[in-house]
Amino acid sequence: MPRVGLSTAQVVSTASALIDEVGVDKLTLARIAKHLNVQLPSLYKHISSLQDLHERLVVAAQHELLGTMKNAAVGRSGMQALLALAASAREWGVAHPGRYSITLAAAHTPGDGSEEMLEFTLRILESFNLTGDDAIDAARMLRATLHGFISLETRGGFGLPADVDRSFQRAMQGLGNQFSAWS
Amino acid sequence: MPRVGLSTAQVVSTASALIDEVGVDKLTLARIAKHLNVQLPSLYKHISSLQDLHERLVVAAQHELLGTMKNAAVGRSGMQALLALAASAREWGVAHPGRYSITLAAAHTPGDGSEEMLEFTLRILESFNLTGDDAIDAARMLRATLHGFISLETRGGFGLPADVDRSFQRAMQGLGNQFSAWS
DNA sequence: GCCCTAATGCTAATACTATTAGCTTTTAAT
DNA sequence: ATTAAAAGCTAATAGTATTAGCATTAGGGC
Repeated sequence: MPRVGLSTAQVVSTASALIDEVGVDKLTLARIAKHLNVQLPSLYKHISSLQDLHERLVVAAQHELLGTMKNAAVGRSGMQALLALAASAREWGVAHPGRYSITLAAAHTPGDGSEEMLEFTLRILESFNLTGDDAIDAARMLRATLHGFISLETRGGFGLPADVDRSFQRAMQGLGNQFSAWS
Repeated sequence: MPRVGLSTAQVVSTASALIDEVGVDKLTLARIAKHLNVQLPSLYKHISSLQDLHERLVVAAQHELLGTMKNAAVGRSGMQALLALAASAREWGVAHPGRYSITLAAAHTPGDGSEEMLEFTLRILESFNLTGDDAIDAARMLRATLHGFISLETRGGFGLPADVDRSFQRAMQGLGNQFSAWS
């Protein structure tokens, strides 16, 4: 039996691809194993349990999303940064609905990207001259609006197909205007 | 064996309670059956499958949430209606995290509450003098912000406990202000 | 080049899950 | 009272995650 040379990273990677295809609730070890041409129990040499795999998926997805947003925001500030980061997050979420759906992990697992996300968001808001409690309020509103929009879109919550792009653009523009005038 | 007098409504009801306690992913037919003092296969006399039960749970949760919001908005308009509906939705979501988490169903199942939700939202926005495409954009932004906020809160997305009430109030107030000045 | 060790992938077994079939008993309507 | 439908049961099946134990392979030190 020729050894295939598996690794934890490979298992996480194919699992990530699978949840985008079949949905996170239909991710099964058998499916992953078949994709990797391996027997199911062999996966346990690289992950300790399904929950372990889930946690790894969450952390990976969070960092992918965060990296995408940071990339989009580099070299920009204020409204330009906000619009760029928002568009990139939405684009990534739509392209990877399964991965996106797990970016809000319940428990703070080790390696969690939520603190980094908060720092990043606050940094962006600094360019709106927002600090302290004002910045926290703004960060929460930004994250809520962005996450809510992407969630609704990827889960088919927008019944009418009426120009979702325009609705998104308008929402983010409005958000930025508010931040600019945040007394 | 004394018959216990089960019904579909009872099964859905206890399942609803259970997903708030243990989480929707840990809802199991065995758990429901034990709660109802019944053997597991007996449930199939009232539901046709686990997926069937899930669809019923979604519809029930959607209507509970919608009813709560409508109740809060009755007799109010404009900003007052918005703040009341938003607060009631958040309160219900925090009190019923499992139920809330399924209110965004992927497929439009029969009896779905999403159309009714859209009509309700548009009615509220009429009192902001918003109609047509403007109203659709506003409805999407309202739903996104509200859903995003409740999702983040119920899933522990707000690391800092710094006065979430105030952040919410401020977000909703800002939303209403935008709707009032929506050119 | 060889040997030992650790890691890799396997088969087999276990305890859970949902689901179906078939039976018995109860309920309710005629 | 009789009958027919429905309710709940036990038993069986296929699929799930997980563990134990075995064989083989790969790599490092001599």
